[in-house]
Amino acid sequence: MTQIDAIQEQLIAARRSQILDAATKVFAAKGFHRATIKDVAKTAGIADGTIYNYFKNKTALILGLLDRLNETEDRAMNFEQVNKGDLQEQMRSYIHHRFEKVEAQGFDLFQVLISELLVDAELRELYYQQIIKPTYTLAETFFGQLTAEERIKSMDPVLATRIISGAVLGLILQRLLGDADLQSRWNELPDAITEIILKGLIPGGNNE
Amino acid sequence: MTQIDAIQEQLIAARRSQILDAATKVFAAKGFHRATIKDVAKTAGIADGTIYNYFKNKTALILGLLDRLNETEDRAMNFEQVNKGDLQEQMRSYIHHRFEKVEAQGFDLFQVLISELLVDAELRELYYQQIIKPTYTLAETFFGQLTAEERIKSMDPVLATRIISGAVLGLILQRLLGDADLQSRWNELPDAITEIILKGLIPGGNNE
Amino acid sequence: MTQIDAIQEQLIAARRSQILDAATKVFAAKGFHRATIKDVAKTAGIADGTIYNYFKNKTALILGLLDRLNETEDRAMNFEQVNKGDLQEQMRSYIHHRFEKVEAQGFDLFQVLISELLVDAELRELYYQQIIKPTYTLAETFFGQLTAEERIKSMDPVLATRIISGAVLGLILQRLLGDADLQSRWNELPDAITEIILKGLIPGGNNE
Amino acid sequence: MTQIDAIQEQLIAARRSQILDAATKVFAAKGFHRATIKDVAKTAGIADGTIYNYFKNKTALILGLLDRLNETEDRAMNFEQVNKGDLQEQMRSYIHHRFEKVEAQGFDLFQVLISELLVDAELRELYYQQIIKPTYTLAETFFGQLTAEERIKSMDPVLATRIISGAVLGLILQRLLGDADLQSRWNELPDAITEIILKGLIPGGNNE
DNA sequence: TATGAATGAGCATTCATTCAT
DNA sequence: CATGAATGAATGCTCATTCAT
Repeated sequence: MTQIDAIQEQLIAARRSQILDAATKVFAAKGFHRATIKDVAKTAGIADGTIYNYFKNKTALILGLLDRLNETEDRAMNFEQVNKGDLQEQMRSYIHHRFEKVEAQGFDLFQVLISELLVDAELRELYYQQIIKPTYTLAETFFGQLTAEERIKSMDPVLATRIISGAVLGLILQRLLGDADLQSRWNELPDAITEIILKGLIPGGNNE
Repeated sequence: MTQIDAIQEQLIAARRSQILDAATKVFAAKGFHRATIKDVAKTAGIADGTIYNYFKNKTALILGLLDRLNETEDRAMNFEQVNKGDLQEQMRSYIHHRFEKVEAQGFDLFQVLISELLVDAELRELYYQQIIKPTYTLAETFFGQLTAEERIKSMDPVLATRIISGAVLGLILQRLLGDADLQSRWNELPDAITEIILKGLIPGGNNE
Repeated sequence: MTQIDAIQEQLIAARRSQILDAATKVFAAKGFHRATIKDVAKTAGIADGTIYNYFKNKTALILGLLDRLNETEDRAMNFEQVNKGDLQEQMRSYIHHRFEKVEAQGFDLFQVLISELLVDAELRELYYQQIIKPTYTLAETFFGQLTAEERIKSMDPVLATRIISGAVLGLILQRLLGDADLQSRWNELPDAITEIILKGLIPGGNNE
Repeated sequence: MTQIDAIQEQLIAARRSQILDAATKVFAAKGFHRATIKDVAKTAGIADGTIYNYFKNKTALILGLLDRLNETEDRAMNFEQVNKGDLQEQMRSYIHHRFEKVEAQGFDLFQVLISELLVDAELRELYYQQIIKPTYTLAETFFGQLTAEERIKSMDPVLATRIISGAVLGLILQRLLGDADLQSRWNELPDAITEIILKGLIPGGNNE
């Protein structure tokens, strides 16, 4: 029984995943509202009705995407290791990590999610509580600690968090909005951002 | 004749504006696709059909919003005055300027536009050509010049432009996604960003 | 007063005529239902609303067309002169007369009217009472008389009337349905029909 | 597989037929444009949306009617047997055949089609190419042959075809326009037409 | 479970008609 | 009278959802 149940569960998970993959692709291409369930079903290679065996309704597909994002989100980021290693290396690794995360999930996913989040207050709240808030809290602690140890300038950790997250987010958004340069030179960005954030644009003291 | 025509034109412009205001409000609240023409009409205090006397179809409302944004967009930004005045002041003023622009247009507008841009390739292209590209070109020239004069560190102007625009954009996006702290402390941001961008987080040489 | 009234009436009649001309043109091109009042107004060179000063509603335009047809319809056709002249000449002249009538009114008009008559029972009834019935009655008398005088074969005048009218009507319809040959050789038809109707296709006795 | 596919196909054909039947009825009663999809659906006993599973749009219903007409149209008409049998018998049989065809299809169908053909140039062209032209070509050959063999008077086959087809068509049209006599005495017509066409109205030589 | 035909609520859009100017 | 902007009822069509097979 448990055997069979386990297999069952895996089958269900696989089917859900198959559907969500199709949904991501289709939603990114046409937008959530322009995309039809038929589109998703066709892309997933199944019948329309089958989707409703795995998701309550069309909106639940977006929630499903959010859930998947939530599952793979590792909040670890080893902020604990803050003391070890040098700051620049840590920051670079953090930014790298953020970028990789996004790339691993696929830009498509963010395109879909951000578009819908901007427009659906309920979803936005969910996203905020599940994804953004925990990340922020962690990051604020991190910056707070750095400030306390005077390893970075005295700065409000709340604002610092927003500004740094925002820098990453802003680049993603610009890329999603079609910037060709960002697409072709995406790999150069983590280092460039780290450099600016840590040392600023003004030449002088902070050079290595 | 010209008298009457002029008045006519003003009436038409006023009506269009009235409709676009309503559209912005409604689209921001429910999203472009969930919002109905009836919603917009009701909010504007007119009949459904009247909207079609001023806009070809629902999509044209979004284009109308884009046009309005385009009209009010001042690309001047006095990059020409780059030589005069001190760099920090200029950067602060630039960032301020960007923020004010957004606030003047209303966050609603960006919420609607970004959401739809992410999902409508055609609109995206239009936006890119009309708004983003000219802005980028100007900014790239600006940063190129600063670099040449060694007033800022040697940095690729293309990436610098994206990173700085991205920082602003990322904050707007986080605010649109519901961040309460950003809403309440919005005024502190221009200075904070300027500080980080110019001098970096690491304490030391770049202090005033 | 009477002077002015008379002028008024003429102006009104002229305007009505102008509108009906436009209506005929537009209805023939796009069909009654696909054509809009705006189309008609534009073609007539007036404003939409003006039409409603002369016609109660869109349907009244069709009735107006019918009325005009009715006014110009001369039922005379001098069936009374039946005795004088030779039969063949009379028949040829009758057919000619029918053809000319249609041409004078314009094929457009019939295109519009027939299309709408087929589909609007009320209009059909009106048309039948006002135009068809009187014509039939006259023709039936005519054929009855000819039969009584044994100038034509013994034949039911009701059927004879339908068959001969039908021959003309059928040709008009085929032409309206786009037959290029009928358009280019329209002038040959009256004689050809007369020949067949009077003498038949079989060679022999009825030759001149 | 083929089994199931065949059944599927039959179900689809049946549904299409059911819808077209309803459409014919409704269109004939109210006219194509005044009739709504809801009307057709209700008459067919199905939901509005179902119609769109079988026809692309409302216009496609008319095309569907045309197709059905085209399928059942037998162009055979045994013109080949022209040599055998006597002319009068053949002509009578031809006319009969035409009449039966129309009756089998139902007058409703022609009412709808003719009305819309008169007003839709595209449809008219389609109808001309698919139905009228082939029929004409055949008939012209037929009359050409008869003329060559001197079994009928020397006459242009193109005109002869139009006149004879027109006679039939004209009667149908008059009937559709509400002529009560034609409705009650429809059966007498084939013989009456044949008589006139072959022998003419003038008494004398061509009698049997 | 999977299917996909059927459903019908919902919406963008059109256009005849009205009426203030 | 002429105008044409405003109106809103009417309708074609879409598509999320259901359910019999």
